[in-house]
Amino acid sequence: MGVSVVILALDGTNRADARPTLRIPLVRRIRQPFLGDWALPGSRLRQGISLEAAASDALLSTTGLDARYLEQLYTFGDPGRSSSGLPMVSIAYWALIDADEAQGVHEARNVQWFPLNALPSIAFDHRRIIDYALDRIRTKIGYTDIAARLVGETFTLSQLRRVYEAILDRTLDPPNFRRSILASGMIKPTGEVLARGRHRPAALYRYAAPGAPLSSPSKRHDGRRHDERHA
Amino acid sequence: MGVSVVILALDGTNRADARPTLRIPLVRRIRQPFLGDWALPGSRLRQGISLEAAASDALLSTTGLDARYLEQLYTFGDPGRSSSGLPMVSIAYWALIDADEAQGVHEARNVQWFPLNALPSIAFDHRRIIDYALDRIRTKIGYTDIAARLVGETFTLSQLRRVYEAILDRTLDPPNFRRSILASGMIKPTGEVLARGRHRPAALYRYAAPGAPLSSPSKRHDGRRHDERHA
DNA sequence: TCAAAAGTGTTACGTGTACACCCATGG
DNA sequence: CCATGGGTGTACACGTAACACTTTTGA
Repeated sequence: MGVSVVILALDGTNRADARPTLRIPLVRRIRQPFLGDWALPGSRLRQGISLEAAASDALLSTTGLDARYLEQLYTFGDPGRSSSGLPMVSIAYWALIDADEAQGVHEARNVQWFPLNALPSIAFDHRRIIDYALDRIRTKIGYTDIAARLVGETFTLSQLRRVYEAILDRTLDPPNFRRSILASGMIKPTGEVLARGRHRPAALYRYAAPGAPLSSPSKRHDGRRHDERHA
Repeated sequence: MGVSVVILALDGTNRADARPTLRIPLVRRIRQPFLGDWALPGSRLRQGISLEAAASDALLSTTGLDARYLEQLYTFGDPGRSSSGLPMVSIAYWALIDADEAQGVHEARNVQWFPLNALPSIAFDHRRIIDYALDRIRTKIGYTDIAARLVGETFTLSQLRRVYEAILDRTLDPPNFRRSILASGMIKPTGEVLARGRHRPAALYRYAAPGAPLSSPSKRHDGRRHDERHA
């Protein structure tokens, strides 16, 4: 009866010139089953602690950081094993953190970081959970402002684009990215610019309403009126 | 530590002339908290029973039926209340059944059926769970063959369309529905027709591969070749 | 012959994507 | 003056929705 957390760490959001990368911390199993394999960080449930708080605990003790985003994924039950007459239940969360926050990266005991394209032998069915988490964030970044948690107060469009590119693991067309993100209404220009090299300075933006609105329902409705005159 | 189930019952799939309706069974609370309100059917977790089996149990004892479709939704934890030193955890599932299977509708103790547009006062946060389940099925019917579980072995396109309309709660354009469902490759014609009134008989279809494939990657690719002459 | 559902064809429009091109800057 | 990323314009493929139209039946 506990929680497991897929911790997706975006590394390199401070260095504004290159694409950040996604990495993930895993814990080496020190007992059977799956001894020696790598498992998701987790924590036991305790009285008075919410599920989400338990996930945050696991995150904090593994990385020393707080989540920029935390969301429940799925619950796994194993009817066989038990320690209390009940099935063994594990609730999986996924979290997004900004790895640049950590300086001395808090290399906890038995914890090691892996890039997503070079994962080791994974214990239990945790590999499926990781893939599920990746699906989720990649879908969700398309229609939410998760990325807001990973950029600074203000940012250029290429900084933001590189965050998207890291999460989606592919390059995005800068002109098209600009248009689609601006059309979503999620961000608005600050009016200031940022000079960062021997080229034209980039306009700075900020998220319109941090954590919420994407586009108002009325706006969305307007966007769908392409008939009415046919009547 | 138990499961709750949002049971979505499609009623009227046999009567081929009218649109079926979605209804939902709820259980009246006979103790505090929320005494007198209506809650989702549920069941306790027991040793040796999987989460999904527990959900099936709740479904069977409430409706007397087996699920045509069953899927986990979300897990809720309440850090306060407890009976075992652990937080109280409830795993929500949603199920789809064919209400027409039940003749003497098994009116179990304290169970009552409600149409979705006239729900009573709901206990706990079960209202949110119901809405979440509705979102899920409406999204999922767009890219899976859930509907296959709700029509007979063979069916006409208008029978299938009415199932979609009931779940989506809106009318669909028959010509467009025909094209999109056929293009998906999920169903194929049987070659037979069904005469059902003073109008042209409808062709009968069946699901291509019950429960699985939507459309093979190669097939889907073929289906998208309607250009090439522009080159 | 007529109402009604089955089924076909066509058009308008939005969206995603590729890519040509101009702009502004620092070296 | 030129390489570089910032930023604009545009064209096309494709999917979706609206709707006019033809077909086939039973009454």
